[in-house]
Amino acid sequence: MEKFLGEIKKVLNKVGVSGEIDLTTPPNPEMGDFAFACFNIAKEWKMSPVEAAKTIEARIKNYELRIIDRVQAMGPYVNFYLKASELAKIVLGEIQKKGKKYGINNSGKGKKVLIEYPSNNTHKEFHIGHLRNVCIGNSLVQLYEQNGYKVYPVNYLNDFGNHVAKCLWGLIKFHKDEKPPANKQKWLGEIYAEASKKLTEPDALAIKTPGLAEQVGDMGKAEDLEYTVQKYREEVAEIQKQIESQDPKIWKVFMQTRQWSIDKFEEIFKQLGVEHKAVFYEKDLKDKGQKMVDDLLKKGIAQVGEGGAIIIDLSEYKLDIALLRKSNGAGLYLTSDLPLAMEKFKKCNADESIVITGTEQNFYFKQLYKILELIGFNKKLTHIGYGLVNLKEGKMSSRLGNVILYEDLYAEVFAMLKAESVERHPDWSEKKINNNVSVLAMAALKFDMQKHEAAKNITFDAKEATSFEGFSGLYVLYAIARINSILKQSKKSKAKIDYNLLDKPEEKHLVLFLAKYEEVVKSALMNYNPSEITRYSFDLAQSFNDFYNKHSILKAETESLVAARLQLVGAAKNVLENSLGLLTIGTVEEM
RNA sequence: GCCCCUAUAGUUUAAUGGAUAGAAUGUCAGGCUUCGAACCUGAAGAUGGGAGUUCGAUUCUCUCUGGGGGCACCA
Repeated sequence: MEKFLGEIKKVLNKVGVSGEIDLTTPPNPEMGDFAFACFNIAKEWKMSPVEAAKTIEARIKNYELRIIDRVQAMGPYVNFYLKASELAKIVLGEIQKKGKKYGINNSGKGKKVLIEYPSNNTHKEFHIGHLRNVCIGNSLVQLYEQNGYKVYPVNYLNDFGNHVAKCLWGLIKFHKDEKPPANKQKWLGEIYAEASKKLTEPDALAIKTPGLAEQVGDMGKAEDLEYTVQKYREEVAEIQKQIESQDPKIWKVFMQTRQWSIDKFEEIFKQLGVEHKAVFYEKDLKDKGQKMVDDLLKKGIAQVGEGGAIIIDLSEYKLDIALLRKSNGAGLYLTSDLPLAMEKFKKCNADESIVITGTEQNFYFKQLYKILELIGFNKKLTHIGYGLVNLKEGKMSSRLGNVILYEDLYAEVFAMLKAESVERHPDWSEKKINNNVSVLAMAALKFDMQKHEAAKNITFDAKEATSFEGFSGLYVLYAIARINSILKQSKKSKAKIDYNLLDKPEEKHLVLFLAKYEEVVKSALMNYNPSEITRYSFDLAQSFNDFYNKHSILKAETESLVAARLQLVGAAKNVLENSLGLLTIGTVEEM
């Protein structure tokens, strides 16, 4: 693609256009492949944009042009039409030569980057919001890695916070004698949700429980309720203290439940294709963090605030006040995040550290990075916030009991696709169906999670995510399966490819699209936005389907045309697979 | 109350300040004796209100309205 743009820019330079040249794509292919807008040059030349366009057109006619078929002024634009044969020859040749490496570059050679994700909590559920985090993280890892960076994917498990104390409190108080079910991690998540509910404000409780609604009006009863919540909270605080001091009363059950969570997460990560180079645990960082807080206090960067809590005043940077330590001495997220930043670089020496979390933590990360800056930590730190996964009914909330767990969604999608597959392929073995469907289900989910810009909230619609028509991973996989089928039925031809034969509009459009891939990869990396790849792979599949429906490949008029078209669809398959590869989506031979 | 993000067809969404605002889905009308119909073709359908900057604004600025998030003992 750069080759063509460079060629056009060179020509424009020759006819007197200097400086930065921006080329755009005309709104429709009949108007050319690339366009140069003449508004700025017109000002420079002191004529109207229409006149400038005409002048450029007239001047270009004097030059010999290699890849440009013709040039035409249209209003204030100069439109360039590329030679379809030259285009096809260069693009398809390059794809054939580079194969799996087509589209990527070496921009990251020698550079190292840490990517931390999904940094979830033990003792909690793994829901589809976490799934989105993993999908975005996976794709960023691929984007960096394939472009030559040395990548260290790492995880930070929050196994030591207040949520653990809540969960263990719920476990001990209400489920002590129960036998854990098979899915222990999910069970802990449920207990955590239940415990959170019991610890909420009394009026919130009353709204949830109709029977209590009347009691709120009764002052005496409401006070009782408040007393209970107060008592519950004290018990949780006590448990948290026990955990932090490694009290043998709680340590065994803490370590055991923690391990249940970790085991399950690892199972999920394996299924999703996540490979962490290192995992950090809050448990191991808390003490270091507390020492850092002491140090900050000594240096006068931090201060003692209300009730004896340790704070740091960032209001001169418009970042309010950050809390480093609770008044009862217990740590918070921030307490452990300070040493985490350093430990990460100690373990994996990198030039940049990227952390992926929900956008609700944007402000928190600004505070964290400012504090690290104040203590002289000068590594490049980047926070990528991804939008919430909401449901059609509203926000996911464990308290309201409308959280969609990743495992449940996967099972549902798998079952649906399996039913469809069995119907389509009655001759396939159970094993073949299962293998195939597991790839399809993963493709559908990963694609769906990356359809929209990472920073934007998405509304998850189970019906749409499981319909698999249109803008979906299965659409792309289906295009690939079609190409596979064609390639399988084709005969090997030794004829030299005649690129002049690929002159139909759909063919040229497809080739142009294939050429665009390099730009898309670059842009997705620059914007930390895998959804650009997702959209591209769909558009490319669509471009192929359009061509496929209008022109026959195996039954084309001549043998050399068959060969040329096979080359074209082979290239399309190659690029489709490459783009899905960046999204860590696998493909199937047939479906 | 203060701060940040956001507003595009019925719905989910795309568009470095540039040409006729691009898709998907849903609706309606069509297409398999033809390389795989999980596909394709066609139709109707959108920039929240107001002001400003500009030759030109979905894009930049201000304002109003609506939505989301954050703001010291949550993570």
